[in-house]
Amino acid sequence: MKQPPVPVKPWPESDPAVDALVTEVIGRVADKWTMLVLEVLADHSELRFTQISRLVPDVSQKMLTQTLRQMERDGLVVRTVFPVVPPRVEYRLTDLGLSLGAAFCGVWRWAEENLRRIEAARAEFDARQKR
Amino acid sequence: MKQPPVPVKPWPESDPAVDALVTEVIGRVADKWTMLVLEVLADHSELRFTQISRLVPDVSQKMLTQTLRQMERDGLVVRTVFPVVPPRVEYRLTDLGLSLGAAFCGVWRWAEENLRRIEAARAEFDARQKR
DNA sequence: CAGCATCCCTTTTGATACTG
DNA sequence: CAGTATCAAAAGGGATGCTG
Repeated sequence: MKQPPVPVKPWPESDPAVDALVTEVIGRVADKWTMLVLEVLADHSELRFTQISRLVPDVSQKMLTQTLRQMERDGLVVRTVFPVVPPRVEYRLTDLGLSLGAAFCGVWRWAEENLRRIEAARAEFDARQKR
Repeated sequence: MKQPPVPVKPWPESDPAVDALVTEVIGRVADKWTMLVLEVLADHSELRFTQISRLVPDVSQKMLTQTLRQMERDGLVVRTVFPVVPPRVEYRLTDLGLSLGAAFCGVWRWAEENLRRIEAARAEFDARQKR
């Protein structure tokens, strides 16, 4: 049984150049803060800076700024500055960002569904290490 | 239009304790090397240490070891040591790991499909920064 | 409010050498 | 082969002060 029952990768990508690019993109997008920011923006449609910082636990303003800039650069997010005082800046997902959110949907569901299994696996692993 | 056309998060999780755990799990799993190792293991069913290091570009042996240990601890991977010399160690996904691979499938497809869009967005962003 | 800049410390990562 | 150990470099992250 060489092949898993469900194909986990849609098509076996063989072009090394494309593969390298995909790897690079995955490396960028598969980031803790990126995913968490993506999640809250996917849920709320548009948010201000401080709202995001409240919704994403433990993110520093430095990392949040950095993450949002990166996402903006990658075309995942649009940043709208309202010329008012005090300043008002809103973030919302682009279509591209929305599609990434949809792609990550399965991962969030997986995480929720398998919390217990993971905790159990860790406990067992740690117990085995002690012996 | 508050809600995006496609629900990106399956159900609006409100329990703060569960949410924190999900966040923690996402933070662990949404890791560059974890995703890349997951991908090659999903493709090959079982692999030896050096095979993985060849298939995952630019991973150091230290990071690979660390990632594999983490994945083993989380119950995503089984590590089989054959008591021969030279040593032979094989890695394969568990059912849990396989299900995570299936969940990530959409992300890989997304990355492949949107390479160009991301590159274009970056180019445009960088050009705008210069002005 | 939404940041950028700076300083400073901690964590992560990478390169190298060594071992059962 | 499949690691572990070690050290140096880089990235991450907090705190504070300052702007438009």
